[in-house]
Amino acid sequence: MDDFATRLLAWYDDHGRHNLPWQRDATPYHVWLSEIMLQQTQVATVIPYYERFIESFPDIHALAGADTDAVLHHWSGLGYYARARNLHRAAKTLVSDFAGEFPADIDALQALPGIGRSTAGAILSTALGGRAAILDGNVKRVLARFHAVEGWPGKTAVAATLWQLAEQHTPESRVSDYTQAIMDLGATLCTRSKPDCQRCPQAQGCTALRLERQGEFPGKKPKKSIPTRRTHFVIAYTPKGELLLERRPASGIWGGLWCFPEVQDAKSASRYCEETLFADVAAITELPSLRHSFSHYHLEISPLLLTLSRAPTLIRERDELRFWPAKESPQVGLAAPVKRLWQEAAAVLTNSKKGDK
DNA sequence: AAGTCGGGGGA
DNA sequence: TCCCCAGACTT
Repeated sequence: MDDFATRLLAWYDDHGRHNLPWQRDATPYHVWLSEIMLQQTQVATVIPYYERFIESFPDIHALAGADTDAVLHHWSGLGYYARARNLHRAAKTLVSDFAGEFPADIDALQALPGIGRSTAGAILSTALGGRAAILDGNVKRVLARFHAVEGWPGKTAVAATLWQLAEQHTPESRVSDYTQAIMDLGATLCTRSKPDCQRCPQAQGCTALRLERQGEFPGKKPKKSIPTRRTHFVIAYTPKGELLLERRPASGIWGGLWCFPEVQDAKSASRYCEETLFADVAAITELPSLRHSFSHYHLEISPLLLTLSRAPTLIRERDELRFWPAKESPQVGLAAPVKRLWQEAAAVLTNSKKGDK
């Protein structure tokens, strides 16, 4: 075991995080779920989602047998919904092909959807007693600073260097603790801004600290300007007090989630109701538009509340087009702005109903 | 190698 | 506003 791992483990025993929800009973299922939820997502954000998910799907059999809509419902607001779809697929595979047990093999783990090299390493080392390196955002930052690795980790060559260092430092014993420890170090001391080098167990050997260049590692991602796209949401309200949602295709943004139908402009919103729903529009209310930002573009959403004068009769009960009672948002996958709009629309409708009386 | 895929916290 | 977070997958 090298000095890096020795110092890290000593620090971890006293200062590491030992009470995260998925550490209390670190089964492969718990660790797997947490690792998927934690991809590109901060710990504090994940915790309530994790608790609710485990409560509804306590084990892999419950997850494998669940409806996709129920799984996506529990993921609503967390983002990167392909993670939930892949999680569900992997659960089905694990139950059908592996008797519900996780293979203690890095390649077999990586063959499951949603599990890449780092997540496979985390599951193997943390929950299955194996030895494998991980390389998440925390580890990249710690290693890039300690070894003064120049360049943005998104570059293949930089990532390869970091992976090699990660493998090199991973000890033969206490692998589980080491894996958790290096993530804890990155999350609590070796943070993105204002790292607490005074308390760091690796201060002695850290090259970035010696050069006083902590802020330069890891190298920054080259920034690109992102476009703004505009869309209108059709919020169709029936006399029965229902709102219409449309299931989005499995691929693309908000894949598999339910959303208000999208149209180009206000005129096509009425046409949509007449031609697709075979319904007459009694009133149109423009709700305040909202701006929703993704990593690669901004979306300007203009919501249009269309009150239908009679029930849309000719809609076949299509799987991808359904009405739901406006009272409470449905138990399916809803993107964050859709969930927000649902509540706003429901509030507007409640108030206007009161006003009528 | 570059693009796609969310949403929120922190500065 | 900007950056990035316990990344994986597609093109």
